[in-house]
Amino acid sequence: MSKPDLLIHTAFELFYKHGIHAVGINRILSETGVAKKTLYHHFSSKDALVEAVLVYRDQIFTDWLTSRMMQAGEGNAAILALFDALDDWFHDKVAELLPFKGCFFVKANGEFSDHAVNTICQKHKQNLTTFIQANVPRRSAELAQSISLLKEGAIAQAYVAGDLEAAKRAKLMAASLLA
Amino acid sequence: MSKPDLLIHTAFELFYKHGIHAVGINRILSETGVAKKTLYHHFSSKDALVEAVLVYRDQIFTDWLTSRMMQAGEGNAAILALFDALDDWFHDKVAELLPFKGCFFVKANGEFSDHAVNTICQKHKQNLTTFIQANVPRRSAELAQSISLLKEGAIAQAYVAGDLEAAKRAKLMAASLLA
DNA sequence: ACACAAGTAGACCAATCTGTCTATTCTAAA
DNA sequence: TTTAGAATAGACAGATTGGTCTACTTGTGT
Repeated sequence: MSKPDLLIHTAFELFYKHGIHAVGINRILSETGVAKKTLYHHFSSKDALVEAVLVYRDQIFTDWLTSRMMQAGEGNAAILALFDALDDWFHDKVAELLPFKGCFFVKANGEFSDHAVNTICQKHKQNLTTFIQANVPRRSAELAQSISLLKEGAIAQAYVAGDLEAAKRAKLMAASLLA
Repeated sequence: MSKPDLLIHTAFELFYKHGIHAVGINRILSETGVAKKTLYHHFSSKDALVEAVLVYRDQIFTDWLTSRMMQAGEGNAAILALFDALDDWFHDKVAELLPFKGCFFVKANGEFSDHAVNTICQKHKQNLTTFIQANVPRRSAELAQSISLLKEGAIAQAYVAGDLEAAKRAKLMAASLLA
């Protein structure tokens, strides 16, 4: 793995677990064994690394979720598959997403205000809602927002309250919404 | 206002807006005009202050939400009132909660792991779910979890995606759930 | 063989972090 | 009026922060 990739990968693990402000550059360096000069050769600042980590996670997560949805077909089947995918995630059955610790974008967004991070997080959510919209009856924007709401609710409920069955509940509500 | 209350109140404002790790003790001190010695006279550490802030917000928020619910009656009426209350919150019509910036407990929880903060946040959510359960048909725990999920989803969606009408959507889904 | 980019270790910097401490003043109750 | 607790300003300590820099060693493509 190239040094930049290694830094991004390790930084994500640490940020996801402990929070972004709680993890210093020196910790990322010592965990990776990479020299400080090398980090600043590839990233102009910690902020730049943070943004690269968000882009990295966005790609991994979006690719995983959309492929799980498309794999199940189109339309309602894809929407229902979304919640099956979440259920697998909550129960740590998705190796590529790492052990479930909530939504990285929600967490990252909460640590900043009026910052590039907020824009990236908002865009990530918007992209997913757009993808959902393409699979919803009448391509209704309203319906897509409601499905997104159920998705966010399931993630938050699973993480903060420890309700690992939240995705199953959300799926039932989604099904009744689509009917 | 007593010094401890002033510290807690100001710390909450700063933590809520910028995140907990992003706000240092010195900033809280300079914004309040309180001396450092005084802070450490009342709170043994920053962690102790953080916990006091969480307890403070828990009280404000829970009192507000439960009174809004009870004010509307009992049972289904109370549940529907919950979403009306959220709608007011999102649109900054509730002065005592300060300008809406998402759920403080979700944000705080995301900044720590294996920490007293996580326990407090989880307990806060549990207490609200218990209150919801008392107003749900058959006092069903399942149903209460689903309502909580809708509540969390609405807050996350309103904050991260900027969908200020999320509470209205959640209310519709809740109504169909209660029918 | 040569050149150039990518890597190394780690000293160093200024700023900031939490937390301690001294020395002094204010305030309210006994 | 005395006395104790709560408050003040701010110097100080030690650790850590993000970031720079020098001097040196790799590895790769031409």
